[in-house]
Amino acid sequence: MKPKNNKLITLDEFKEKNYGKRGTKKRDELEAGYENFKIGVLLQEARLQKGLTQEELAEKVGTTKSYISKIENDIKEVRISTLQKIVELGLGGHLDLSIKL
Amino acid sequence: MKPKNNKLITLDEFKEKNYGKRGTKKRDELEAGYENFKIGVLLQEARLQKGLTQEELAEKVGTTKSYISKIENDIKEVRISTLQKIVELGLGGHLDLSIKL
DNA sequence: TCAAAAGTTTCACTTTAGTGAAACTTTTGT
DNA sequence: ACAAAAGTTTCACTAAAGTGAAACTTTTGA
Repeated sequence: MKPKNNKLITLDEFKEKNYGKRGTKKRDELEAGYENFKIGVLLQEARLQKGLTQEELAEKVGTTKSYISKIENDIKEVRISTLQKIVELGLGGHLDLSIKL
Repeated sequence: MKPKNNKLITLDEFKEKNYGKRGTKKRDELEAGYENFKIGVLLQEARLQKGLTQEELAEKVGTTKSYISKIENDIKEVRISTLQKIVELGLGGHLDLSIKL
């Protein structure tokens, strides 16, 4: 079957959903930590571009669909090696990482 | 004082030091996992460019010099948020991350 | 409308990054 | 040569990522 037509929520929608409205303490505290969300969206975009379901991707990487789901949606941290594994083994792509001073 | 004039070892030197000569089982098994090394080198280059000691960097980030040393040299994994913290708080730079399909 | 496929959530467990103090080694500058 | 600063290593602990099974919810396609 095809992947579900998941609408990618925006960063603002995500923040409000998870951290509350702007100006609240919780929201402000966590404002800086949205990088994980961006990674999740990035991964989801890439997966859909490839026309893969979470389960298909999971199998290629050697994990389960529940873990893929968590990465795409949750606030959880991802290790660089994990991200790399998903991108390379699962999506046949390449993860780029650089420091700009 | 100034940072030590650490010579950055090459990827090949690193691999041989940590995993043994090419062709051995251990070396082959871990061949793919050198991304951490590259990150360490990247960070060290950036730190030296800024003329900071490990201790100075550590203080800015809110950690200790022993941890900085580990990241620059060890095989250990680094979380993306940790890397980001070091780059932004410590080096005043920006961490770029992208997926190429 | 409704079964099957896709995606999410919960729970419980294992592994490992993150952490600091302290002892140690290496480099620097005089 | 040698003291002080820079960097490394070890040890031990804590918090959080990694993991899978299974129950659950949502979407798809006929």
